[in-house]
Amino acid sequence: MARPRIPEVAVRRLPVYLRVLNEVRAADVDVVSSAELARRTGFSSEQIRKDLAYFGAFGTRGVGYDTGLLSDRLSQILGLDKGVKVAVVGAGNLGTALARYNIQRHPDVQIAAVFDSDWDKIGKKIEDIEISPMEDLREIVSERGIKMAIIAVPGPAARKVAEQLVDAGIEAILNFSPAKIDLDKPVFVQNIDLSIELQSLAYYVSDGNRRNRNGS
Amino acid sequence: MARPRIPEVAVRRLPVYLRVLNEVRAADVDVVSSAELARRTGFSSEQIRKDLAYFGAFGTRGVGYDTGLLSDRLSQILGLDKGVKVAVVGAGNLGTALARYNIQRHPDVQIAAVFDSDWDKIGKKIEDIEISPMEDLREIVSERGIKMAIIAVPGPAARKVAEQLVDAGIEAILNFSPAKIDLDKPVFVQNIDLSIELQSLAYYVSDGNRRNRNGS
DNA sequence: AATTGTGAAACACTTCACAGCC
DNA sequence: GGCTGTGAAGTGTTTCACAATT
Repeated sequence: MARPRIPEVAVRRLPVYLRVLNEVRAADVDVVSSAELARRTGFSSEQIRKDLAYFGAFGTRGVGYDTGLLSDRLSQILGLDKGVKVAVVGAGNLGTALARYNIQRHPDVQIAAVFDSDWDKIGKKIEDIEISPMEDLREIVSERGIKMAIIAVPGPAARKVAEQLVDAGIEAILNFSPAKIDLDKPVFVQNIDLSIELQSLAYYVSDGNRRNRNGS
Repeated sequence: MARPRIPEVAVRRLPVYLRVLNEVRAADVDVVSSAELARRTGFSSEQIRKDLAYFGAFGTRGVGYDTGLLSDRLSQILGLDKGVKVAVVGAGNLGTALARYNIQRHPDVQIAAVFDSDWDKIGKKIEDIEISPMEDLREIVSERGIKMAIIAVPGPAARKVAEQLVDAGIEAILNFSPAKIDLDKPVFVQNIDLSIELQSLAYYVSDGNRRNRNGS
């Protein structure tokens, strides 16, 4: 029982398992092996078994994993079973796209508020969510019990936004701004920097003389 | 000289160094130590030195790194010095946002084409780039010398799009669709799955009884 | 004196291989 | 017989610590 510390990489794979489990369940298959999950996720079966074992023994030896049971347990582990509310800060191109994108796809992670500092945008709607002013952030986050946030504002504004979010009770942030956010407050920050993704991708484009591609 | 194989994680840090170097350079500082880079990037100074050493000895002992020189070298290593062209496939919310986002920010990674399969969108413009039909993908990619692509289409369409891209000569893909893409062709794929990011983020939201947060 | 570049040690994560259980 | 759960081995990445260099 006394669990080992769980690698962040393992946590990041859980939603992938969850998605596949739900696909499998939708096909009325109620038991699945780690080998089958491996085939459908691209991860190795050992890794899947090890990841799941961090959280408990959910399988049956000789049989496999009950899809319904495992899917429910993973939802619980991730905290998705009760529904999670997210605030989006920044209603520019990216913030709007992220809000729309998620509203359409995931009822278990619900966009519960959108904020912007630009008064021209305030009061307008993204799907059916009204854009609120930053001044109301604390109140709305607290009132609606929002615990996660997406930062989609320009770099220079990001740090201040992060502070406001944490002060309002946000515990986990998905940061799309290029600014590194390290407050000495207890908040989990996951950074996704699109410029950096694109720039590092460029490394893998051959151009003849620049480099010797890894091993091959 | 005979270089060790370079970890992907190290490559992904290079653009961060590049950004900070350019900030430092903009402030007319022309030498910077690994300790200072560490302070400004959040990575450790040893890691920075090791990352840079994978590609050569760019520093001067007792002094530090010449900002201009190192910035130029990193641009070359990443292949950004000549400008890199990217195609965006999928002109929905996300594709449009990504195209706009990048056009505004990064002249060194240039959005050179946008594709969609919806004839209602074709011919319309995102900033000053016309949306082209999928049918023209191969020709345009080849003509304009585009080597990288962003996939921003729904999951089910992603695999076919990826195949078309690779056939057209694309060597590196940033995939925002939930589909895993593994063609047995020589292409580098970086996946960013926003649903998965949000769902795994939820794990780090405490809710009292669900779990014991890692070590602390 | 200061700071890089780098082997060696430590740590983290993945894969192997098989005992345990259905 | 088949498949999970898991210690042990292997691999990859980070940190340490210091010799080399200016």
